[in-house]
Amino acid sequence: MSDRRPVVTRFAPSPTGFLHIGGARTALFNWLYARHTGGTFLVRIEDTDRERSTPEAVQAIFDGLEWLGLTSDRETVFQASRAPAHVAAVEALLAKGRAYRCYMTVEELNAERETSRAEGRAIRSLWRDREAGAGENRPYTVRFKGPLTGETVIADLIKGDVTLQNKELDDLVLLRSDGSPTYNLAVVVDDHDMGVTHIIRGDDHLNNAARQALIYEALDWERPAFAHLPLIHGPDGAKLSKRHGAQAVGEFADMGYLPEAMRNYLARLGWGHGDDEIFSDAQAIEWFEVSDVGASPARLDWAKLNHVNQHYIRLADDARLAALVETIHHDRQVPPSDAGLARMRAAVPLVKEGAQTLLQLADLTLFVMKARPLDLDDKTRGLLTDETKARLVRLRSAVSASEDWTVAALEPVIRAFAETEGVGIGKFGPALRGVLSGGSPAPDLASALVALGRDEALARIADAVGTDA
RNA sequence: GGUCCCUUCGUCUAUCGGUUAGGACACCAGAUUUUCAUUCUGGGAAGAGGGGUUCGACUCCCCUAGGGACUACCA
Repeated sequence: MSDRRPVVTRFAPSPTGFLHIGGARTALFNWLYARHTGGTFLVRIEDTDRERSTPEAVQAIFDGLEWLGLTSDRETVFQASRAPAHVAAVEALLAKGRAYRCYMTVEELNAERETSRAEGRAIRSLWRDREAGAGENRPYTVRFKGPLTGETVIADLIKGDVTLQNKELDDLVLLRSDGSPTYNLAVVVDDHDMGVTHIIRGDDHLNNAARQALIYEALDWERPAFAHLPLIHGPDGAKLSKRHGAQAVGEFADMGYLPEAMRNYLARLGWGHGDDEIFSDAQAIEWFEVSDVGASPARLDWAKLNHVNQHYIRLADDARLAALVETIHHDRQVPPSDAGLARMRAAVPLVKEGAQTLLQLADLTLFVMKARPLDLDDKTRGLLTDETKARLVRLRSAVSASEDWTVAALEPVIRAFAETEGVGIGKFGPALRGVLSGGSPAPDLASALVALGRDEALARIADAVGTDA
């Protein structure tokens, strides 16, 4: 590996499903490292398995990456399209005597698999040292001719030196009997051709790294640096799966998480910079070092994700939040109206501090979206005794007298009113809130009044107490 | 079965041989409070177990246990 070449990292998912949250973190770390070093971040779609790869999955991965803001610096490479380069590499290996044709049948292979496993050794092909006879025209695969002795050590940036005995490594198939290249060959050729200097990928490839290192060596290619990330587990420590709530980044988007919050949270999972918990992309880029990534698997913690998301919602631009919330209301089929939407936009800054997700922000703005006359909930109806109604009438005129319709102006008016009435705010506050919101969540009284706007607020009170303006 | 990886509060982590083992989230208690929330204050909470090395180990080594990955003509 060289420290001289400009850094090139890559995220190489196989398009057999959505973009997994673990994959998203892998992409993030690749991206952070590329940015940190002023290098290049690439994306490659590993679609050599034509059976399982789908265009929908490719699109889902692109969508996920785009949402996260982690897009390739150059055009995306599709592995399947590079088959000629893969085959050429195999021919070179064949010519060098570092690969051979294997005519074993599936039955023979299965038998060998069983005996080799029983004997505790790697699977071997009997064609390894046998020349194919002239009459041999049965289908064959091309296998890598790996060394039988010695060891291969991977200087992993995260795990440290990992040593594998060569005899444990089987002669992997390079070319299938239909002539198509396999993954382990394709990655090596592609990473080499794309100039990848740092392979940062999931833990599950750690064992493959040794096999791949051997191929680099056989081809006389410079080996890139390896860094194997531990996988993300569910809150219970088991492999992340459907029952943990979500796996796909699209689901996180649907649940109302902001991409910048996801980046911050994901970066913090397995990596840290001292006591810093909340940091900007610029800071993450400045601080990120692959070698600082932890070696042990981390669990997804919803509570912390929520906390981080809440922080970023507070920071987020109100217009952007309002647009996001508008689509949520739309998806929930909340009846839209220009006036309601306008109130919602105005309400966002007033209520956003209490929201951990955009879904919650939608909940918190629902009350302003309602149309008059409101359907009051049972609790509110119960509060509306004649006495309370009369008090609300007086309160209504008190607030309507306020010159400014702002939280700062209305707050003291409400307090003064309670004092004038000789009661605590608790005597009419809940009723007022109910009248204004119809029972939906609402912020403090002054904020609720402001969020609704003068006319709407006064009208809602009038509706409930049966008084005209 | 074999090979490889991992192991600090409930969770994410700091510590890079000498600390009262720090922070964040969560939790508990109290204060504020018109609901929920917010905010503020305080609190409990950890080095898997066992051996070494060392004047001294969370930190280095070994063993055990527990997790995980790989062991495909999948990626």
